Amino acid sequence: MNTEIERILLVDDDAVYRARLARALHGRGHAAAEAWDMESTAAAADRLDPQAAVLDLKLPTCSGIDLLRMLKQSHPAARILMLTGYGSIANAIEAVRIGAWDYLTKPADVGQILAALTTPPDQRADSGFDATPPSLGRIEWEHIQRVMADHGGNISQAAEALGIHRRTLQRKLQKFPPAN
Amino acid sequence: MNTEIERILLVDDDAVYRARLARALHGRGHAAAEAWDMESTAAAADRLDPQAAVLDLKLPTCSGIDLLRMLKQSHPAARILMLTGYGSIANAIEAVRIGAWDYLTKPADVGQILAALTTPPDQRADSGFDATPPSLGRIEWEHIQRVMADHGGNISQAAEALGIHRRTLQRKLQKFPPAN
DNA sequence: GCCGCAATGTGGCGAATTGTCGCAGGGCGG
DNA sequence: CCGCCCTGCGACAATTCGCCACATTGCGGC
Repeated sequence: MNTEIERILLVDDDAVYRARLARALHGRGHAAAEAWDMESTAAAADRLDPQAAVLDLKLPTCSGIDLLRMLKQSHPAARILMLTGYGSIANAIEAVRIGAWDYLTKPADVGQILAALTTPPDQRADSGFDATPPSLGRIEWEHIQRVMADHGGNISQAAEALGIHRRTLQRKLQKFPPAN
Repeated sequence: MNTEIERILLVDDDAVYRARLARALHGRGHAAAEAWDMESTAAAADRLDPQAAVLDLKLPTCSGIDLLRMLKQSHPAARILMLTGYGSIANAIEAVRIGAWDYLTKPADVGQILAALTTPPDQRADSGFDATPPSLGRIEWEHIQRVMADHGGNISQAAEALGIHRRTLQRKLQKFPPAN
């Protein structure tokens, strides 16, 4: 039951990603507004009166945390979902403490985002805890994916950020996502 | 100012780690009680009436989340700090939502733990966001440390859990923590 | 169009890392 | 004393990595 979430506010500095999300949300019957900084977010929030928002934590001009505070004040009832490149636990905790609905790491697809927004977090909690220790290869793969996403898929930049040679990154990317 | 936290409850299944923490806390003028499961936690909490607690999330007989709920009910004012091997963001969020004070990943030293307990999280928040993408080597090293801690320092088991050869883990461990 | 620029795909090669086997030594319970 | 498990370490082949080089492609400016 898709509760009553219709109007969603998207805030991300990556116009491409934003637009892709917006299109996907439209396709699923949601109305989406886009924003990229403090001002446009405030304006869009006023206009749309959203029931939910998706905020990128790292924006060029301001912090997603600031936006979260602002939105929490102007639209206390809105479910605000935080998005970030490399999720750090400290960030996630701070966001939730301020009042974020939930917290996801990029790359997050529309399905994940909608699922996170529409179902109460405590129910969704698989309560699968520490359980399985991820393999080394898995950790590496996930981190590579995050950094890649964060650099817009630019291999050269990502390689430099990761501290490895571009050629090596290319070779790593050709391999498969490690099973576990 | 070390606020008014004096009596701290430690819950962890690893007796050695627990004892080490307890000693360190005593040395800093705190009173510590130890527990390792639901019953002993309830008993110790009754006896000590702690102002703070440190809970391991992964216990053999029960979940730290359950303990968190219990303690939150019996001692609502206590600051409860969650500890875990490989911190997953989902777990952290759930814990904080239930009422945990903060959330740290093992291996956490006494300094970190006390700092987390004595200073309000939102102040401590360096508001350092995504900022720097950790290097690949760094990620690997941190994950190795966690898995090692989780397996009680057993190289053979850790290597298997990590999906690498024991010999390789040995060699990796001889290297230094990557600069970044 | 043409040029420079940055990014990508690919090949090759020496250096470094990893997988694997083996062996010796150190606790520990029977 | 004897297995059993974990550990440290040597050796060697297989693999991977770092690095250079070159061709190609897309893009913006002249």
